[in-house]
Amino acid sequence: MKKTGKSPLNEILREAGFRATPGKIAILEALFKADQPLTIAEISKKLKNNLDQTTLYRTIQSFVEEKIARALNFNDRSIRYESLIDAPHHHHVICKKCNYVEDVDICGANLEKLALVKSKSFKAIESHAVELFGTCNNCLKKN
Amino acid sequence: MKKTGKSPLNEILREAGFRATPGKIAILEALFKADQPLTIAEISKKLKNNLDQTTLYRTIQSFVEEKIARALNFNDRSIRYESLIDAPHHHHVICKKCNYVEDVDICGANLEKLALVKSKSFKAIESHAVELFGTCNNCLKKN
DNA sequence: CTACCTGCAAACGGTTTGCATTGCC
DNA sequence: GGCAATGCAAACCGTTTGCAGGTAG
Repeated sequence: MKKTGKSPLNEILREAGFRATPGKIAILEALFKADQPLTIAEISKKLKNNLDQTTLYRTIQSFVEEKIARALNFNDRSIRYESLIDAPHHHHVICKKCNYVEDVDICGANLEKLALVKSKSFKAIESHAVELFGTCNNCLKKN
Repeated sequence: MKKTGKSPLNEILREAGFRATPGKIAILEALFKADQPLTIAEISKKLKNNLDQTTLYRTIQSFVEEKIARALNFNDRSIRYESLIDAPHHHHVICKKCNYVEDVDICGANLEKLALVKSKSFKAIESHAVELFGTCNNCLKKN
């Protein structure tokens, strides 16, 4: 699924099989502009609660299905979503104190090969997720 | 039947500050014997639903707090728990079809160093999680 | 014009809380 | 005997479903 770096959001929506409604554009824009993955509640807040919760849930779900967004969770209960538009493969560093998330351009692909050697039950490994946990500089200062 | 490298389960419970009640022993045993991380529902089933759900939730939570178990989630909605007793550092390969989980003895620690170089907002990274996704040999056969 | 999208209300299900009772140490 | 642990019932809250009306293409 390739996206040019320049298609406006409504075009991206149509390519993904959606109608470019104000609601869908607003949600996609919120995800796209966000500097880190957002929860449903955070998206809702960014849209000033102008959008019905139901619509939000349904839209996000359809975005994930059509792979213009993806769901993430960092070992807490909340699910976060990030835009996949113009998003190269990357992983995340998460602050244990404040939950700040930074994208990092590192890749654990060689771990896939390593795991194939060690694994008894898998001869096919197709993808991987890596999350790193630490304390962000802001929180380090506060202590 | 697995054996702990040191104390029996009731001793481990007491060391962690708990009373060695039948319920707690049963839950810890279920986690310890399981060959893969379990959801609350799966634990409940293994205990033949003899244990109140409330107790189960509260107990698991206390286990996680006292670090004799840990919570995991593999990008779906369900949270899974695994025993930390005699558990060396490891990661997981998850089958995308059937959710089978295998532990793999690989480590992404060097990714932490790599991320420290690339990151703008972190000078401290303390831990990491790696999940690999593939198709298990059983599911490969079925196709 | 029609199929998709939206909003409202209600249902749903996993999880949590309050409280009285039980039982480990 | 004291305090943690348990079970039950009810509350809680994020999420989903059904349906009627609205809107993009």
